[in-house]
Amino acid sequence: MRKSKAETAETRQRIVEVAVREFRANGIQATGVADLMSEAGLSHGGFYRHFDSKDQLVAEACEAGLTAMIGELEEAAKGSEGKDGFRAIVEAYVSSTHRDEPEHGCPLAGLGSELARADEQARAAASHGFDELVEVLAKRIGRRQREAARSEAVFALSAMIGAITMSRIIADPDASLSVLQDVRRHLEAI
Amino acid sequence: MRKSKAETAETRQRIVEVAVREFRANGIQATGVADLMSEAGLSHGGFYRHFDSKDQLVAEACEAGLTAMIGELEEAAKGSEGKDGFRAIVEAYVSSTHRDEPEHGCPLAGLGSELARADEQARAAASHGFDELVEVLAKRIGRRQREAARSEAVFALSAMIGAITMSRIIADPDASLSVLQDVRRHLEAI
DNA sequence: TGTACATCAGTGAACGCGCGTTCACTGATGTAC
DNA sequence: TGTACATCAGTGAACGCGCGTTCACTGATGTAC
Repeated sequence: MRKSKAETAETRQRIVEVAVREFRANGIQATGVADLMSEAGLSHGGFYRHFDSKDQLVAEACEAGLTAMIGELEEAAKGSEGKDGFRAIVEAYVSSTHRDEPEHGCPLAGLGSELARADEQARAAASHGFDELVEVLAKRIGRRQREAARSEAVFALSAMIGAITMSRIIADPDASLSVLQDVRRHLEAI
Repeated sequence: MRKSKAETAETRQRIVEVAVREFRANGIQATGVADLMSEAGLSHGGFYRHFDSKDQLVAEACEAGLTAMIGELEEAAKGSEGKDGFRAIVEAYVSSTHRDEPEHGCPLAGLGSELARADEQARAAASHGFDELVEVLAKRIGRRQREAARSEAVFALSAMIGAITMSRIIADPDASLSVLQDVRRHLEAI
């Protein structure tokens, strides 16, 4: 049953893709290795041909999810310069669409408190992704000092992550939407 | 072995207290009913004399944790009027002490992404606590319009929750502290 | 106020279940000659 | 280029373990008379 190198690489990638989706949708702890493998069309035993542990996959999925997020936000800002790009990113991130589709959303918002207790590698991937997201925002904030722009971006991103997290906790549709609108309005006024 | 009504009430309260601490320290899913009971000095079988399910305890612990948080922030603001009270609360919340002691910290920051997937009661408790925290902040924001103050408080609290969550994920001490400082500075400039 | 009985807090074993991980095995792929 | 053998991706059963929950039981507390 040995597969070719190309097939092996495809399988590995498929497992990571499934993991990115399932972890964000249901949480890390609630998603079992067997769930992921069956979602990828495989039996669970083969998992350890590709990964040393579930923790390793968590770290890779975290990195992949953040890379995808960065791409989507860059895409949302495309065509808009400076401040307008910043606003476009805020509108894309702090949106009810993002809130309602955690499986395609930001891992920092979807897995935040679980990542705070994750192992070194997963936290390193999350930290690196955070830095890159800060940069994506900072370069669209018109500040003379680069550090001032980054600082403002850290503030904005913290509010964005907190807003999505809270909007998912709040069951009442009006109250949940209010949080998104309030945070969006204040960020766009920066 | 039946206990008196007073003892029964004390036991129940002790279980909730242990739960508030352990859930915030280790997460909801990672904390077992047996862990909690043994931490409270009991065997696990007796749990269901006090609660219908673990979910019910999660909701009660969430409520208790948020009530405690509100008390601590009011305490931090005591003696400071208006804006100064707001700043005192921000300094207490967005602090390395809060970051390093999740077991005594805000459930929204410590359990955010887990609460987003929790059941109706837990999310209702979290939502209510969020509202109260917003009010704690809003009444210290000098705005003519009550709604404008609340909106600003929602924004501030989102940033505070996001900041503590991220500062716990980031392992590098300097980078972690930077997030807290950046968010604190921008909130105090509001 | 005293007695008889019902209630129920807490114990500890057991339930069924799912978890992450390991393992013997299969057979197609990769490699060395 | 062809052949012989080593490698290893994937399977499916099994490992040990811990989970939330249930249950029969004990004996002190609460209650009804």
